[in-house]
Amino acid sequence: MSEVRTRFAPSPTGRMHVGNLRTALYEYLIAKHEGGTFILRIEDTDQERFVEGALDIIYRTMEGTGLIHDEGPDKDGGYGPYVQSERQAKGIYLEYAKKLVEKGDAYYCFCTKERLESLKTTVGNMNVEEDDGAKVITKYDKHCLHLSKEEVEANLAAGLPYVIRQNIPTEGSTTFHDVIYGEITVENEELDDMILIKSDGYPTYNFANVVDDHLMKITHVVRGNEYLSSTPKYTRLYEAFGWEEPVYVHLPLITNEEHKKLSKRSGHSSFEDLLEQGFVPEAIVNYVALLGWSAPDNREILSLEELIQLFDYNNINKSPAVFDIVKLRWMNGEYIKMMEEEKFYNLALPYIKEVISKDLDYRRIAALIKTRIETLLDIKEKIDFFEELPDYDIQMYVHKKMKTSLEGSLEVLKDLLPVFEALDDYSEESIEKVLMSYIQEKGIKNGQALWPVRTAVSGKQSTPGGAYEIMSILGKEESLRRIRLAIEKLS
RNA sequence: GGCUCGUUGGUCAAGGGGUCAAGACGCCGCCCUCUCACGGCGGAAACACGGGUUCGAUUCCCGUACGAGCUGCCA
Repeated sequence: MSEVRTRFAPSPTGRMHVGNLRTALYEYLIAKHEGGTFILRIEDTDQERFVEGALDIIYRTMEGTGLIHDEGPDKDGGYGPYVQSERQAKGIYLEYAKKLVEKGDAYYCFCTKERLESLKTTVGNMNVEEDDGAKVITKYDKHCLHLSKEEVEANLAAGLPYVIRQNIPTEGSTTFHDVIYGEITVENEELDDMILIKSDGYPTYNFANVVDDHLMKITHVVRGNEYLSSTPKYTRLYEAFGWEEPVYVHLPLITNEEHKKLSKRSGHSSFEDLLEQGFVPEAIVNYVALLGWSAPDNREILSLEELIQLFDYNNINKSPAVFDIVKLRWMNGEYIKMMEEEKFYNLALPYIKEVISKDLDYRRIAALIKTRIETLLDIKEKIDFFEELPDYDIQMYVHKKMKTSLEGSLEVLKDLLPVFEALDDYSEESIEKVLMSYIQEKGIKNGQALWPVRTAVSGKQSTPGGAYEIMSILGKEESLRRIRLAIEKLS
């Protein structure tokens, strides 16, 4: 069996859509599972959609996710160039299109936009305003197929703009095989004579894809399910060239909560969106891997290495998957919990500094929140009380389960104030010792003392860490200030 | 409209002629506990519908419904 070669072929048009990311992931996994080669190819044949800086986004995303390519624009593996505009400049696509023209499987077309427009027919109910009503359908009528060789030559010599179209038979049918969806047959009559070479000389995606995949010896073509219906055209192209078709792996769509194709509107449709929302790359990759595939042993938290080992494209699901941000949040939380202290500290630091300007022990704060957040953006609201004591309601001191009351709380704080004033060692252990001996002495429940103290120093119903941790981080001066303030409020 | 694909709890998702139809997220409850988390235990919750085939269909076949994708000189 020959070496497995897969390629990820994004267009540099902006952020990396999670659908594309999953495609890249699966391509990577398929190659790596077999010890094959993973290639990055840039499909920039649409000059109008090209976005400045998009190429950088692609490189950054690949690196950030760990999907490292073996060949690409920056890593020549002998099949370059890996950028389609560069390949176009070398005349590769036109050369192959001409081969097809010679064989009669493609032809020059000089039809104007106006003529094409006149071909459009409207189907359905014109009175229906919504989009499910009138639909414009166009099927090219092969008008230019019937131009004589001389007419074509004359038009070309005259410099008339032209495209090259695929010549699809009007009869018969075309069948291809997909690993996931099985055998699919389409009547040729349904297939349009798609454009291979555009009037600006660039190839269309469809054509460039077939040519490059063949030239780069791609063995497995992995792509979104939205290409399923155009695949028969590819098959005809391969057939016309006499090339062997790759293995097709069409992936189920990733949708939003409304079961529609995930779009920018959702707010979390791209890898970069997710990073901005405080997700970590490992979690994103892991989650996305599970959209359409599951491990045989049912495990869900899987590293890239484990994915490589376990991934089998034969187990990919057919049905579309909803992108569930809630589950991603959970998984992200799992990754944060697993993370080494130092790594998490470095990730969290910028978020901590965003809310805390005081000179506090950021490391201890980071340690406190590590098990309590799902995304890095959760940090802010968890720790804001360190910076500034919120203006809280004294009813917070009344807690049924803790058996605390306003009076009781006041008493506890009044008792404890001089003790804390006298205390110099504000380590957690020291504070704990002081509090526990007070509790013992008074013969009350832990909560009856700890709840008021924690409330006094935090001003919040819930906090990461308890009274000891918070006081210790806050330090003597600030802790005392907050306790005195509490006494004032309660008196 | 036409073509193509899909349909197991709210979501992801195993299973694939005979199962009490896994597991995960979320939700609810309990335990742990100075709060919140973490962790532990438990619970509610699904085979779209109608016909076949069969001793027996969630599983196979055909329809229907619903959903989605495509129908660009976009990819």
